[in-house]
Amino acid sequence: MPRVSFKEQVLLAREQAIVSSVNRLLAEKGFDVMTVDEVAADVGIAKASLYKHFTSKEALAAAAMVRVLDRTLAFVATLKTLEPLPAINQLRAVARWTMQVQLAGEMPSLPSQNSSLRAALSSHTEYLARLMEVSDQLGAWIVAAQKDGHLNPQLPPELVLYTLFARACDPVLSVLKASGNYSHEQIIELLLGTCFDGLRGR
Amino acid sequence: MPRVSFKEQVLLAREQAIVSSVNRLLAEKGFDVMTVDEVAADVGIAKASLYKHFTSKEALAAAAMVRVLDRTLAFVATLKTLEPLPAINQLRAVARWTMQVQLAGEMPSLPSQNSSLRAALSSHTEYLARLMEVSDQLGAWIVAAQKDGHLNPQLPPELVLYTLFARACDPVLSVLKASGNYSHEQIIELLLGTCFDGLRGR
DNA sequence: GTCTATAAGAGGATAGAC
DNA sequence: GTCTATCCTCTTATAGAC
Repeated sequence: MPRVSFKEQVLLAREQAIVSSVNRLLAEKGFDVMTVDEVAADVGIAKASLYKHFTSKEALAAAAMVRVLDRTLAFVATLKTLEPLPAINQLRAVARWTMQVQLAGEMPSLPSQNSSLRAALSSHTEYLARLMEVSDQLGAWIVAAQKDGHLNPQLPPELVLYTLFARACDPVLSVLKASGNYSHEQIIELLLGTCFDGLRGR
Repeated sequence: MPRVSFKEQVLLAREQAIVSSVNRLLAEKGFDVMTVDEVAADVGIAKASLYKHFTSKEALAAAAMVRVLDRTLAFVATLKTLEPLPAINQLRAVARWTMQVQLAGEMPSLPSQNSSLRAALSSHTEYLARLMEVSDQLGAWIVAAQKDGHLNPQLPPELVLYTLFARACDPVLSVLKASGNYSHEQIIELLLGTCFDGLRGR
């Protein structure tokens, strides 16, 4: 176990602060509208210093995406250490958690259309590895839930997977939040209902 | 009925060509990535000429949004002239139509996050009027379908409305399209199923 | 109303001193 | 590694001739 010097700890802490700012700004405005100047101002350092830690704006965003995927994997891991629930409940728990993250303004949302970020991420090995890991974990639960009859077995598992991913950045959630007519918990229950009823079929 | 001169017709045709280009580019790359230079090049006129027709990039996008809402209203109107179907079928028909438009690459998608476009649209009366008109039409069908028991009557109608709006720009659709594993018709049937099963509840 | 040319400014990225 | 100052490209928007 290599010792981590004090200086390295300070550096890591700073990088975490940067990623936190990027994460929040990505959730708030999206990649295309977010500017590197804003990030620097939010962190409280000079823009040039940012570029000592991350080589480009895309690298900044990728770091935020990697961190949110790591958070997701950590949550999945804790779910598996608890007493084993039926797969459908595990999936519901993950979906609920992603919605909570989104309501907290901590879910960095990717541009669904073309953007320089898509290209950068598609060759970012750390990002891709985590994305595949999450997909594998959820994919196993999806197949199990279909076998249990809790999810419609006629649906392609990839459709279920993409649908769950999409719920993590569902614009319906932010619209309902903006309306001010519902508590966060009510919003989550409503969307969990429509989402999983739709995937269960009849 | 005022006569429309030949010159005016040419002008209108040109404006329609501009809106068509904007519409396609918005669907392809989104507002933030689309540039006015691209629009001008795509239409085949100088950028300065564009600004004689539309006063800003936001106005260009707003025109595209107005047109797609007009197309929607026209489709809704034809639905109402045909023999009256149950409200749930009318809603399904509208949802199916919006997905077809999206698959055809003709659905201009708004940035869900903050953007100069959101601000511009929120004070664009022509856009707002049409948006309200569409909401009213769909809202009536939603309430009727809930009364018929075809939609879960416990769901707030606005949730149903936003959910249908969101299906018109669902990223799941484009991901399934990109996978190449399904025909357009299969994709639409899959998503119509998960969407309306979810809204019907159990 | 169409064009060429250009203003005006934002934003990503870097130079170079400390 | 942090800063100030700057570069340079891209993008929105307009001036002015025809």
